[in-house]
Parts: sequence; C-alpha cells; structure tokens
Amino acid sequence: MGDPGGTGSSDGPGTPARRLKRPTMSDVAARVGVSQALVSLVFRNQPGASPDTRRRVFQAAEELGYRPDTAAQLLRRTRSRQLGVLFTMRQPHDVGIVEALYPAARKHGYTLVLNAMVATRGERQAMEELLGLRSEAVITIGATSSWQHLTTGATRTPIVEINPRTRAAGVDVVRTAEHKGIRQAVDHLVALGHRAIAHIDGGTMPAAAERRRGYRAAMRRHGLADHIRVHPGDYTEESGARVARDLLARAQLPTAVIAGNDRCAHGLLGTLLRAGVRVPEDVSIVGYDDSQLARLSFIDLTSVRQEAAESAELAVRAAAERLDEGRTADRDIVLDPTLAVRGSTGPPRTRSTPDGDLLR
Amino acid sequence: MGDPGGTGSSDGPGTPARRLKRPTMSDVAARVGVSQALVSLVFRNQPGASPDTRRRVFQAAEELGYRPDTAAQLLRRTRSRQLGVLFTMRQPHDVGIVEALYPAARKHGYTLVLNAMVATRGERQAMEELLGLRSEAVITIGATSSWQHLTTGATRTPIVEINPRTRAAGVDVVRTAEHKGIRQAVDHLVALGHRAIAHIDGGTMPAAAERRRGYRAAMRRHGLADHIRVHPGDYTEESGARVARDLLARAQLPTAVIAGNDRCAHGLLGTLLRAGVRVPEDVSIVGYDDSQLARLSFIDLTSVRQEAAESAELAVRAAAERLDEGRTADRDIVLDPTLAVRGSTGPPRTRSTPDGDLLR
DNA sequence: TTGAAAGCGCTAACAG
DNA sequence: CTGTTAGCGCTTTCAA
Repeated sequence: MGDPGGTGSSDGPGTPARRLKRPTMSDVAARVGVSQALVSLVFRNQPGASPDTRRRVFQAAEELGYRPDTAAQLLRRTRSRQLGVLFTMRQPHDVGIVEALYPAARKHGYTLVLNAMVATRGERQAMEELLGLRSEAVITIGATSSWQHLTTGATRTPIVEINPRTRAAGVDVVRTAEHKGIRQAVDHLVALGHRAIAHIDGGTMPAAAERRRGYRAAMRRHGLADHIRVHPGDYTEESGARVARDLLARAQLPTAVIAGNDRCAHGLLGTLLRAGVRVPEDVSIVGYDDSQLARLSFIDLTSVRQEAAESAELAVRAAAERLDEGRTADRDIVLDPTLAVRGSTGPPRTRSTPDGDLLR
Repeated sequence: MGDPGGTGSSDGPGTPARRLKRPTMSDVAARVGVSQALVSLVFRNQPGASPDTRRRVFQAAEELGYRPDTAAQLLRRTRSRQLGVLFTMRQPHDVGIVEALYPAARKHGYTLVLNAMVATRGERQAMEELLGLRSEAVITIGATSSWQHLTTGATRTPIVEINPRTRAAGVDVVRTAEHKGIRQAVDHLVALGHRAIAHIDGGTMPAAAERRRGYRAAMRRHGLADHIRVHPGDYTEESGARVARDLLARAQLPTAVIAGNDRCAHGLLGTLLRAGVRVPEDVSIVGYDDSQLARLSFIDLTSVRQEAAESAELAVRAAAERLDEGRTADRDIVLDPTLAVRGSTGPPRTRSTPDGDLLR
C-alpha cells in the first residue's frame, strides 16, 4: 500500500498542502464529451438528459472520483435548503432530538448543519457560524436566546427554539406543557397514597421555572400546600445526589420526590440506594424526559415523557412553514407530555410512627 | 413587537422564501465608498488599510447587518482550513473528545465541521457529506472505517481515526495502549488480594478485542489463568446489567469484574446494588474511559483513564502535519492510559467457606 | 436533448 | 494605502 494513485512522494516536508486538485464538473464533462451544464443537470436528477448520457456521466464521475462541491452549490443556488442546529451534547434528551431531526429534515427536503455549544465556544459564536454557513433557519435546543440581536435587521433568519431556557419574541417555539407533565406526576403519586412529595427544581435550566410552578399548583390542587418542598438543583446527577444527602441528614424523608430531569433523578436514586434507602418502598422517585437513562433496567424510572421525534418534526415543520410557505406570524407549539410509569414509584409504606404526618 | 425591520407583511402565504437579499461585501464597500477588495482585506485583518477605513468598514457592516458568506470564502480560498469530525453522541467519552477538539483545532488554525453518525444515516453518508464540504481532513471517533473506499483516488483526504473499531491502512490512528490499561486494572485488583477477576468484553466495539487480549495476558502473568472468565457484552449499560443477572444466578460471584467501558460498568454496578450485593465489599468493579459517569459521587468507579484532551490534540496535530508539513507516511500514535482509583474497588472479603478458592 | 454564457460573494495577485 | 482584475465550481437562464 502506501501511495495509491499518484507518483506520490514529490511532496516532501516543507511543501504545505500541495494535493492534487480535485476533479470538477468540467473535468467530468470533458471526459464524457458534453458540456459542464449537462453534467450539472444529471447530478441534480433534472429531466433533460438522455439515459445514455446519464450513464456515461456517472461512470466518468466514478472513474475520476468526482464529488460535487457543496460550497459552490451553496453559493450558486438560490436556496441552500440547510437548517442549522444549535445543541448541547450533554443532555440525553437533547441528543435524542438531534437524532430525530435528521429524518424530519430529510422529509421536508432539508439538510442539517450541526453546531455544538461547548464550554469554550459560546452559544453566540456557534449561532454566528451557522448563519455564515447559509442556514436558512436555525433550530436551537435548550438555548438561552443570548444571540437574539444577531438575527435582527433586514435579513432575519427564522429561529425555532426547542425547549428554550428563556422566552423571546420573534421566534417560533416548540415546547412541552410542563405543568401538565408535573401534574400527571403529582396525580400519579397522590393516587398511590403519597402526600409528602418534594420537588428538585432545575434552577435556570430550560423549563425549570414552569416545572416548579406546575409542581406548586398541582400540590395545592390536591390540598397538599403544606407539603410543598422545593429543593434547588439543576439538571445534573450531582444536584440529585446533593439533595439526597440533604434529605438523608434529616429526621424524615419525603415519601416521594419529583426530580427536575432524569439525570437529576438518577443522582438522587443512586445516592439513596447506596445509603440503604429502598426505592420505591421507602421513597418513590419520578424523573423528567423519559430519556434512555430512565429506561435502563436497573434504574427503571417513572418519568414524564416528551417525544423527541415529535418535537423534532414540529420544529422542522415550523421552519419549513416560514421558509416555504411565507408564514410570518410567530408560532408557539405546545406538546402534551405523558407519564411513563415504571418501577421507581409505588405506594408509600404506612409508617407506624406516632406522628401521622410525614415531614411536617 | 411582531415585525421589526421591514415594511413586513408583503409576504403572504404562497410566497416561498422571499426574504431580502443579505448584504454583501460590495454593499458594505458602496456604503463606505471604497472598493470591495478593501473590505475583504479589512475583514481578514490583513495589513493594507488605514485605521480610519477599518473603522468605517466595520461600522457600515454593523449597520447593514453584514456577515461574511462562508460558502463564498470556502469556494475562493485556496485552503478551507476546515476539519471534518465524524462522531457519535451516545458514548460519553466520545463526546468529551469532540469537546476537546474545538480548542485543539483553533490552536492549529482550523475550524470544525461536525457530522453525527446516527442510526438513520450511516457512517458512509456522513463521511460523504464531510468531504463535499471541503474538509481538508477528517477525524473519526470510534468509527469502523467502512468509508475507506470513498477516499481513494488522486485526491485523498487525510483521515485521522481516534479509537477506531477496525484497523485500516493509509490513515493516521490515535489510540490507547489498551493492554496497558487493562493490565493496570488487573495489577491493582491483584494487589488488593483478588484472584477471581472476570472481564466483560465489548464485542466488536472499538478496542474491545485488545482489551480482551490484555485481560487474558495480565491474568496469565499473575498465574491466574484458571480464573479467566470473559463474559460477552458491548458498551451499553444493559450488557453490564445482563452479566450481573447471569452472575447473580450462580453459586459464587467473582470478587472483581473489569467492564469493557464505564457504561457497562454502570449497568453492572447498578444491578448488583439493587440485588443487595455490596460494592466493593462483595465485588470490586473497574470501568474503562474514566468518563463523567465514573466520577459521579454515587457511582465512584475505579476506571482506566484515557485523556480526551490529549487524543484530541494529537489527532488535530496529525492532521495538521499532513496538511501543513506534507507528511505522507502513516502515523500510529499510542497513548498510555492511567488508572483512576476510586471507591468501587477494595480488598475482597475473605470468605469463611470451606473451599478456599472462589469461583473455581 | 444539449450548449453557451452569466454570475453567486468572495479571495488573491497585481498594479497604481 | 487603495483599486482592478480574474476567477473558485457550480446553477440557472436562454438558445440552439
């Protein structure tokens, strides 16, 4: 092996990046003996070339190792048909949405350009790049809208925000009816006989405020206002673990806890189990997201489900409506979550303590 | 709010994608009263424009909402200075590498183009797209090299594979000395007094074969050939959970298990804990990757560490060497892992069973 | 069914 | 310091 296709070692060190030019459409055209424009036709599957020509074009392309140049296509085409995606890789549910975005985009005739938000590269810079790459619209997942000002002016790129952390005007939003999800969780626990139901919130994370409000409202609806306990947290395992340690240090545990998301629930569950607390016998736990984590056999977490595929499809559709159908009014799409009941919730143990009220 | 920047609602439905043309360099140039080329200079921070001109150019650009067009830059520039990244979002360690790739690329003057491998879009298609986007080189993470044939011919794009699943010629590889990692794990366990040390392998996943071989070799080196037990698995939590259930069904548990990666160890740990087995008192567990999972307080997994940042830096450097220094010979870069000792390993309980040998 | 020609928005080389 | 010129590789329109 070593050097297929080339007299090769004429590059020595000190010869930066002198690679053979990659073949262009004109090269293919020349080889077949047709015009370059016709080759373009063939590659775009447009009518107007004889079957024989098509065959010869493809064959020549193959022989030359020709590959269409996206930059040139993008530059010349009226539409890029690309959607930018701004996402984080650390939340399992967000990853699920990204994965679901691929088929959704394809269905609407779009292609995806990913851009991750990582610590060393803010949301803002990522958005900037996406816009430079001719994304016709940008879909953000769990972002903070801190780039709002970037997309002002005459050429406003449509933005669709999935589960945004903050609310912004002039964009489409696809989100979950968080209060309904939380209410289902509370209803489920109350139906099992729980009263002391605590909540670990998500601080400033996406949707955390609504989940917190939903929890309070649902508790009050059941006449359990006195049992409302909100423990500050975020969407990480360690915040769940920390709350677990706090709870363990107290005289009484609540009989049930609704975590801000699955990762937080995981930390709570793991820490409680380690301490010898049984789940759900001693404490019931509910997560949020119904991510892959929740479905693991040894975690088996009751969790509020938001369909990633549905969010993805609706987000792409919202973008397509602006782009292809000229919609200009903002859309606020709210999805109803459902509760996936699993093994982490069950009836509370009726304690034989003299004081009848738990965690009072 | 509703319609900032525009007389607005002249688009109605049925007017697909009629957005105002975005401003170009010429527009900026016209507004300032200089040539377009000069604006280009300014934006590239090249010498050759007066401070005053620069200021005015930037101001005009700001007012117009001008943003450089990447497609045009890419098309015209001799070099794209873009590196394609082919990755999966489901392995925590791989995500860590992607994150580390951003600063590494910037340091060498490159930009990253991400392309995820998801179920509905094979490795091959992802690689195809990356090449179309003018990536000067492609870095893959945990891939199978199934795209090998795509990059043949005269214009070979350099490929750097981080922790590949299969071995290929004509590419650079950055990988871990797996046998050393496993050996450290075995040494650590043996030093603690363990003899019955089992291994859950990773099937066809990246590096699994070498870890398996390394395990066998290390066990033999300690004269523990009779205790070699390889349980088939993969790199998911459920495979660890399944092995845990298998082990629990037997008379004797091994005193220690080395899992194929952290996710697998997590499944093993979680399932054993649920069954009332204590870790590390009854069973010690070692993971592999030292991912964020391993560091969680309630998991606290002894694990073989591979530095994501180091892999990322070396991969970018390998690409840069080919691109900027004309290297043509393949490189095989092997990193030494270290063992991060945490709470999931400890001395085995000396059992009071008449038979002195465990799991015989 | 095919071809010619005109650019997309920018960079790079040169000339003033 | 600034302007002119010539394309990058492709799509699009118009003619043949």
